[in-house]
Amino acid sequence: MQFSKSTDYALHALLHLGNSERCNNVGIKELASTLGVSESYLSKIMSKLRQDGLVRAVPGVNGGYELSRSTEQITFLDVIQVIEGRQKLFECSNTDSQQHRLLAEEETAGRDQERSGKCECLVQKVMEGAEQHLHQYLREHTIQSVLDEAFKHGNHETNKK
Amino acid sequence: MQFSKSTDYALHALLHLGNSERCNNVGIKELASTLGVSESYLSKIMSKLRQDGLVRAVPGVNGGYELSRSTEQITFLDVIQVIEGRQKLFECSNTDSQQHRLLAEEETAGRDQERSGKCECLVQKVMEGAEQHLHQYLREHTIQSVLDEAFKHGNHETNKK
DNA sequence: TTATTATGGACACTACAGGTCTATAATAAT
DNA sequence: ATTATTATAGACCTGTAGTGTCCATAATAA
Repeated sequence: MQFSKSTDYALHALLHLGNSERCNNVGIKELASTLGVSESYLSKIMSKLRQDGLVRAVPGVNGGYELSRSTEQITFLDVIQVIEGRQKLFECSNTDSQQHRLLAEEETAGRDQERSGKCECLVQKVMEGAEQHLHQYLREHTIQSVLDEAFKHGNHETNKK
Repeated sequence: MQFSKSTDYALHALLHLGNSERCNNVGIKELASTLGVSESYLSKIMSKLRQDGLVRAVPGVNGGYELSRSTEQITFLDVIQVIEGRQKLFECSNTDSQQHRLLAEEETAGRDQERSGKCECLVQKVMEGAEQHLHQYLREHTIQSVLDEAFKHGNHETNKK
């Protein structure tokens, strides 16, 4: 259970864009060399970020990528969900087993049965709680918050050239 | 990014053991049929749980598995770490890239340099925070807490026979 | 001694992460 | 218009981890 390298690259790429001068898009060459990763692979990741609306891209001479929202509006959760997908952290298999008949909440068979169509396992319930906590934390951390932290510690090297 | 099926099976198996009569170990046959999974695969998982000290196993006639601690002392985190391993949720690659020289905390190069040998990236820092939060939540939920919840909802079917 | 049960190793299959390469499309500069 | 540049999409490859089966062996109780 680990986040993929792609998530790593995506986060660092967005940080680089966020740290760059506004209205000055940066190409895949610069991005790749800064992160220490191949252009071909990184461009795959950037495409994904574009498809989900986190960055804009313009081809052609002096083209490149730029953030499509402000750095405060791009959370860690956004980035992670784009790269890792939005499936649940945990899903029971064998939901028709004897275990699940025991552990599923009985009241869903009661009057508010139609509220949630599926009969939820208590294990699943705990894990969904975990996921919600995790998401909340990741929503509270943005590209900007990391940049703030970096500047606070005295790394004042912006990318102006 | 998902927990494996093995973790699913392990959690449900331990719940079954926890719900069973004390001092009465249950065999792989019963366990597997209750969970709706093959005996061969489940036994692999049970072995892992045994190696890490969560259950005891006795071979031979009327053998089987039993919890080696009380249900309050087995947390979700315990189970997950046995099955998924104990690697970090996130680890930066290319820690020698230009990005990391920018994002690593400068003060670690200061007087307390030897406190933590490695120069930590701020992205990594955020993700470790996330992991800590997740772990804390998972530590607060135990086999017993799920059983309590189940009984509260009126599933009073214990496994006495 | 025997039947039963867990254990460990070998093996197979599949999916996916990680990565490269090439052809194509879009854009700006000339 | 042409050309150089840059992003995009697709095909393709590789290794590894998850999921699972099967069999031989060891340990134990009856």
